[in-house]
Amino acid sequence: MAEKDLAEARASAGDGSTISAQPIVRVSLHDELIARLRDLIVEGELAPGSKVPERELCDRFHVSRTPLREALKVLASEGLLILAPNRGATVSKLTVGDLDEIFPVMGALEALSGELAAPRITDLELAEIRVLHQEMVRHYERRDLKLYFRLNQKIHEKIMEAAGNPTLAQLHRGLNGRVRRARYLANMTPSRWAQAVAEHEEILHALESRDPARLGRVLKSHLHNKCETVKESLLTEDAPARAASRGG
Amino acid sequence: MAEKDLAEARASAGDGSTISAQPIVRVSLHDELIARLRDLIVEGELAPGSKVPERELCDRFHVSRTPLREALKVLASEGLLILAPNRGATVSKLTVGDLDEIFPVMGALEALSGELAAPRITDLELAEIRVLHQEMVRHYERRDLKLYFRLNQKIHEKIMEAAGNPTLAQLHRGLNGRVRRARYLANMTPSRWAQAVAEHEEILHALESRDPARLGRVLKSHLHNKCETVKESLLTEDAPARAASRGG
DNA sequence: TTTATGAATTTTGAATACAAAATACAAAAT
DNA sequence: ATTTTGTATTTTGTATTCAAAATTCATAAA
Repeated sequence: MAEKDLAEARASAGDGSTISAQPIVRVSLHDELIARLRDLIVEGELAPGSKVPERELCDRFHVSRTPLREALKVLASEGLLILAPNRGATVSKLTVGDLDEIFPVMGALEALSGELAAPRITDLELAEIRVLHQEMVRHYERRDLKLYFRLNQKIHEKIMEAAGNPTLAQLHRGLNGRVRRARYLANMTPSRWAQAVAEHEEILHALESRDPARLGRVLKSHLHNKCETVKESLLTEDAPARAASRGG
Repeated sequence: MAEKDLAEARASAGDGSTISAQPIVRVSLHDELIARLRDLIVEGELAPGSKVPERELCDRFHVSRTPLREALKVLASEGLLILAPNRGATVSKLTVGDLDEIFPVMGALEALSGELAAPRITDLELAEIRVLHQEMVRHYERRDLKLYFRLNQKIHEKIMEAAGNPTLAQLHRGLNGRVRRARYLANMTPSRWAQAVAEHEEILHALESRDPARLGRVLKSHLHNKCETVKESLLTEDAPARAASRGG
């Protein structure tokens, strides 16, 4: 997927397969590049702490340095990269300190998403989340971390969507991008995992009761616990090879 | 200030006046450019809705298009500019809807800053804020909006600083940058202004009591009120000329 | 008079070029 | 053998160039 040519993406930007009155969606080269690079970082192909190989990426995406560097600047402003003057970009790696910074902020943002979503959410949206939740629980019962994680993220996205605040969603996405990998790599102990699932039940109940304060509170404490899990995992991880091997 | 040459800034980046073991601070051209452009936008020299004159800015800053465009990309990712493919950048203008999006998020962030700052703030920091507060009140008594506004912002910055969470501060700064101009232009009615000052008294008390929940609550409602003020002002403003004339 | 049409100009996006800085590496000195 | 020094190579930052798209403006048609 990631090794597909960007030039193609540019060419097929206006998807001619459907004739409609919808405004033509033109994906600019930048946005596409930024998204691609972000994926590379989140998925760990560009490892935390490693230098970003400018030339290599230019070759890979068949793009010159100019647009690539523009993308790097943007990703740096998001905190995903560190730009050292005259010595290029490196993928920023998360310390425990970073987690202690980021998670409380995400907690505040998610709490707000809950407060906004609770009174606004439609029955349809709620039903969708219920389905996602049940599916997630099934993955939990099979101990399929990867699928569990995916559904988990989807549920939080749905709540965020129901909040109807794109600015909020964007900031949350930005922070989530920074911790996502660490989150995924965090090895949940059985009790932690069970707790997380229980919290998700609680989130669902709070949504169903459409109680803003309650939903906000639950989401915040859910994230707080997640933070603890990730931190523990990061601290224990003297053997990063083990965790990295899971990253496929 | 803004018309100073960027080349100078670059040349004097390494301040040789003090001999110390501190790492040499090198202000990269980009960061400088981004900051400069941001100022231009916030200060209204680049008016909301207007096109960004690329060539002109290149001349002004004695910089080629490449670094300028990199800066534009970053500012666009912050929401200060809108990039339309093949037709350049325009300064994004705030709608009432935008305010309704941004202020609640800022409220959540400021509330968090209060919760974090309350238990952490040192006596020194508190004393500094007290001084700023008193100065602000004096400006209020003289009805000097400009200086009042400046001190007001400074107080909130100080609280944010005391929170000790750079990530939080950065997000807040980003949003604040987007609404700052509208905030400044908002014409405070006498009663609104009095209310704002009263709220600031309350903020100071909450800080002194070092009560996280209380401080968070107060900051949030303070911002909520501010949002209402700005919205009213934006709605009333069918004659934008009047407001613009104040922008000096 | 107003509305199309089409060339000239400007603006934009991206590639290339080039100078400055950093890095790597080999040779010399301790 | 280890450190230092000087040079070659690579990388980085910025300017310039070039093609494509958009805009402007003048002309012609309704």
